[in-house]
Amino acid sequence: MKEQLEQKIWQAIEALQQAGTLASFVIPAIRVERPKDEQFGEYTTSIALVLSKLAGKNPLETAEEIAVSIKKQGAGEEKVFEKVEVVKPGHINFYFSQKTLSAGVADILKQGNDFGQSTLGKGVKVNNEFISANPTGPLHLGNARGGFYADSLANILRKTGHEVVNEYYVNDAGEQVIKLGHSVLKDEEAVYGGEYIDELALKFAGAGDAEAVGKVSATYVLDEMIKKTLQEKMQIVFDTFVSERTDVLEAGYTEKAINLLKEKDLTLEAEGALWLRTTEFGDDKDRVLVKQDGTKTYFASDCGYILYKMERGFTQIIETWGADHHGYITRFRAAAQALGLQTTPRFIIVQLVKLAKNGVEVRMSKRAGNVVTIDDLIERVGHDVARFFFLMYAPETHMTFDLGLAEERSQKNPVFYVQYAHARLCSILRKAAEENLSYASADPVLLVHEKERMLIRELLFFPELIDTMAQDFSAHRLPQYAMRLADKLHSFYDACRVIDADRPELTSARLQLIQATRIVLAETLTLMGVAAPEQM
RNA sequence: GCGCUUGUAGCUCAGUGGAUAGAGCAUCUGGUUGCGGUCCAGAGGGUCGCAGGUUCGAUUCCUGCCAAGCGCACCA
Repeated sequence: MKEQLEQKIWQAIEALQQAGTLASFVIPAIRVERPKDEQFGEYTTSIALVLSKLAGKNPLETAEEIAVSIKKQGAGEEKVFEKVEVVKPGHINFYFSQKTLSAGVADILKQGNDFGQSTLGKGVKVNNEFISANPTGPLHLGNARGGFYADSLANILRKTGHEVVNEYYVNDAGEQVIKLGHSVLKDEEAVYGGEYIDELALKFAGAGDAEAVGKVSATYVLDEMIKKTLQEKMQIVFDTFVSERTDVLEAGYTEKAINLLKEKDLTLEAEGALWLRTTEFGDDKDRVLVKQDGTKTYFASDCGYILYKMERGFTQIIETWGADHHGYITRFRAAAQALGLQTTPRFIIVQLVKLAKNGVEVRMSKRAGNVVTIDDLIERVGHDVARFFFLMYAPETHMTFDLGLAEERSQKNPVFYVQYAHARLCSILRKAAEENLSYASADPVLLVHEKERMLIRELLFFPELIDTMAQDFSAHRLPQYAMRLADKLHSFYDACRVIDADRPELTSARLQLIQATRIVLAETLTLMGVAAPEQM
């Protein structure tokens, strides 16, 4: 609807130019937006202000001319907008017609859960790599934030027609596995500590040397700790776990990548090591692929891993990394470019998470009994709350997780506020069913109350929201939308009685609205990975 | 020292080259014992870190500075 409007405005300006009303100039990009304030209608554009200089006349006049031209265009056909209004400095505001609103409700009922789907990502094969924490210990809160965010993003991308592979890269080949072995053996080279190390020691301390112990421990950590947390606690489904050791190194990808880079003459030998000339791609120094002692670096593995991604035919690569790894981006990009990756990888850098309760930072310490792991946090606040909270904020903010609010089991907690709205919708529909009220053939044109209008227009913005999120990876808009939708619903509910025996036709129309709202709210929650309860 | 990220209401955070900068929590007021009141309506609260610049217009873009977080390995 937004694109169509932008198109219309463009045509209107062009028509004015042809008529000689406006000077001829190259028409700039037209941006239609949702106004800040509801009183300004459903859409607004400040194009007349932008044009005032090009057109050489005052913006208000230009706006008026554009508005008239648009109205002329729409003459005869069924009107999408009942009002096109020009205001103060030169804004043009558009208001949905009743027909648009009621047709929208009917459309939602017809499409059901498919409402909001698009073909934006048709033919795009996405490699969505996230978490990828080393198999040396349990997942922590930073992993939770990135994990939930990327998982929801995958849902959004799928809804917009992308083919998405959720991928976890397991660094099971490097030094850290041996360090884990030492830690389990509790010798002088131990680096990791904590309860889980004691648990591993009981099981594997007798498995051999540090390397052997490390190997079995890492396997156990991945299979029994990380994967269990992912599946049972976080409810994240990974399509594939790529092992650095078996899928990349042993499968020969690292070797292949190194050879390819040599062929391309992008490497150099110096100080007894083999380097990739990443400086050619914007890095401030070259990076080592093969060390003096002949072993390959982690960076070499990554080159192999990138090659492995390339061979699987992905046309878009998304990397969700913790902020503590952001320094590695330049190198990763350089490697991708050097290897000839067609698409530019997109990075979502997730800042670390702080915990606070009642405004006081909670220092994460196991001794104090504070939460540290994802398992702990989810046990404490529940899966839905954890997801909602981590999803609520843009990844680049240095967020503070509000434990006090998260633990609150009331309407103060936005998660319950939203879920309650869904339960309430279901409750009304249950009651309608009990009373054998059929609303299949109702006429949504009867929905003329101001609160109804506010609710419907919110529903109709859903498809645009989905596309926007898919384009700029802003999954954090999902919880915000859910809160706003719940808000509009409650407000409507308070003002309008749905089931009213004296007005059967209005009842039917409102039941349709209830059903439409339930569909959109449930879909929003589903995209977030949060439960949409029928009762609470 | 260099790099990345952040700085918006008391707190946690949205948002934007244009119309009076928004939400949740907290505070205060009013409504509502009703299709589930886990509700609704409203109020107060802001120099959008600071200083310049670009622009008809900057909280938004650019530069500098200040503050916070995180990085700066032939570790992974």
